[in-house]
Amino acid sequence: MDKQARRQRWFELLNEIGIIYQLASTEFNRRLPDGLHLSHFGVINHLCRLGDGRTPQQIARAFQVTKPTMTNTLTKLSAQGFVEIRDNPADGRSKLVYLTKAGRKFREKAIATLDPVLDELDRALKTRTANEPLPSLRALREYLDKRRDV
Amino acid sequence: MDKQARRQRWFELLNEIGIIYQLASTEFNRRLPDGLHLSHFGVINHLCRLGDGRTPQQIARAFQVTKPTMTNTLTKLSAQGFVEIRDNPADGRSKLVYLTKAGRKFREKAIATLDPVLDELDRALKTRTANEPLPSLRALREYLDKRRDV
DNA sequence: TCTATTTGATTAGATATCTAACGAGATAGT
DNA sequence: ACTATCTCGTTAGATATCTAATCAAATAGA
Repeated sequence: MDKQARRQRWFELLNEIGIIYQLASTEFNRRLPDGLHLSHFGVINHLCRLGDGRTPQQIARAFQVTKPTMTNTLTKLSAQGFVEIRDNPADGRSKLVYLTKAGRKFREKAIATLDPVLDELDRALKTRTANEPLPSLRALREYLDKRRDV
Repeated sequence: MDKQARRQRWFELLNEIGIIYQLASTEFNRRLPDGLHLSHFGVINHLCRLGDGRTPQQIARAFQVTKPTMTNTLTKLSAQGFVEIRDNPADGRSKLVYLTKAGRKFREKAIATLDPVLDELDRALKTRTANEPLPSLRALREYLDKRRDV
């Protein structure tokens, strides 16, 4: 395979990824309760799985979005009563984000609406379809992640 | 593997895809000339590879975005002189989108700035990383695509 | 033929995201 | 101890996207 063909392969890979992202996120957004977006679920899910009490900056970095974007997302989540934003006792500039009971309940509900889609995928496609790409995609993600810090 | 574990796998797959999309599109957007977005490049590239003279609706469907979104994108591209939007002689409601010379030139330039990233990926990661996931991702994309029309 | 429905593009208004710039607090160098 | 620089969150303004509604043209049914 020559240089041009290899470029073509990588482009195709990223292209497929873009299309799948577009289709899947549209579907997920449609299923989330009114006014709530995948980005909101993402933050709640993140805090629930990895533990809350993190700073907005840390969360922004985890999702690779800018600080103002995370300010916006957290403001919405706070207005909905899904998170509580407290001052960081260790640093006067900073805040700490905590999940509320309502926030955890929202996550459970959201997952309950997403599970049917995952089950459907599992019924429609071979399990191999889920397993096979994972190692490569992880490697790619890790590389892009590291690369960004440079 | 039980039901819950399989769900977990599918979720993880979509999660990796989301993160990679986020990282890659940010990188691509940064490299595109001022004021131009991946969505703009996408449309130009689409018209160049598959032929121009398509309707806005057709293009919108190809990218799975809404009609107003495509109206917006095409208006920007037209203002930049990258496409020409003519009336559709076969249907008075419709338009046809054509590439201009400047549009094709923009595509070449954009590709020239993206190629180094693809080359870098190819150097940093094994070729298998690009090839291995493709068949599964294509299957997944095709399924989601078909599913949407329902 | 005439009317009702469907379809293509647009407009209007909302929201999520971005970059640039700011103010307050932390940190480092002298 | 003081000042300069850096870091954190936010504000301001721009843009890309979405949904809902509108208008015009095409199509189907009586």
